[in-house]
Amino acid sequence: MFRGANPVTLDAKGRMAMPTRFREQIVERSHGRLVATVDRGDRCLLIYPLPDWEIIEQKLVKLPTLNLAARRLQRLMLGHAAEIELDNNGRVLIPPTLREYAGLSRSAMLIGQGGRFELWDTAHWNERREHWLKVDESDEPLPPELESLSL
Amino acid sequence: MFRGANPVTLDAKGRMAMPTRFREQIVERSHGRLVATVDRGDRCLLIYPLPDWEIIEQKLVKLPTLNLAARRLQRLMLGHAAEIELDNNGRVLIPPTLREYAGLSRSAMLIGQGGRFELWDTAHWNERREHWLKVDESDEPLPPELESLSL
DNA sequence: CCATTCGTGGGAAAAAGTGGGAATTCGTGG
DNA sequence: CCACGAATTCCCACTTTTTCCCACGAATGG
Repeated sequence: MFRGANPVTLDAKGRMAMPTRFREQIVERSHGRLVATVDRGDRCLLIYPLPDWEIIEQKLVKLPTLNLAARRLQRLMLGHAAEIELDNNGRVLIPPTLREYAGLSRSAMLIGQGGRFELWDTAHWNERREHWLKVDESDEPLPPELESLSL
Repeated sequence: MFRGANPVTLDAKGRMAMPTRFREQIVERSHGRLVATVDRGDRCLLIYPLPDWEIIEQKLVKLPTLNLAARRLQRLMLGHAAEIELDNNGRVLIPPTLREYAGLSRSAMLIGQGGRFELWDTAHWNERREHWLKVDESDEPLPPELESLSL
């Protein structure tokens, strides 16, 4: 399980050092092979261990070809998926296309989200976080499936 | 499985270098033989390994001749299908007719979509992508086959 | 305070992308 | 049917990008 918000830096070549505490787990699960793609909705990247991504991929390719919403999802997620691999120094190279999409500059946030990571530009992450806090402060009623959660 | 968004360039002769990571897979699957045709709906090209295209072709020719929508599909897809082949440098030549259809200039995007590729003019691709992101933001109800997807 | 680990940058070797020229084939017209 | 011109295909070589590796400096923990 990946947890926590980790500040990371992308160097001039677009390489990101994976925090050490995750490395062993990643190597064990997928020999260091990961897949990065875009998040529909927010301008951030999703990073999965390869085996977990492959399950998602199977679901995606099976969607009906003539359905427009399905096609959009395929083009966004499959269409942007890139296999990335831990190098000898425990870094991964984020391809330029994805870096641009998420507006990644030097300073980024790697967010553990259970089975996957999210990668955000730091400024963008802070901005969005403030936004979520505001929304929740405003006492909007929660949808029923959340109302009953016990945290 | 083909995935990812790959920036490619068409040279003055209309040749496109297939990104190396796909070449081995393509040679293995179809000896480097591909088929390009037009996408109904979007101004982009679809590129299939020959064996996979042949299956689609079979389905197309079997469609009822008197059905207008079927007839349209046949004329668009079959009518524009062109066999293209990897040359010694791993490039394919995109025929002028297809280049025009998709508005392909020098800068293009090759999008992996599982069993096939899509080839877009870069500007057009970016424009359409922004559009899809907007549509998805607007919280339209998703069709039932997507509602339950857990990604 | 020292030793070890981790993060970061940069350089060299290899591979991939790109352009252009020559040869061959195809189509056209005499 | 032959000759000419145009277009296509094949091949070679250059340039750029990518990948791999090493080394330095900072941070961490004993």
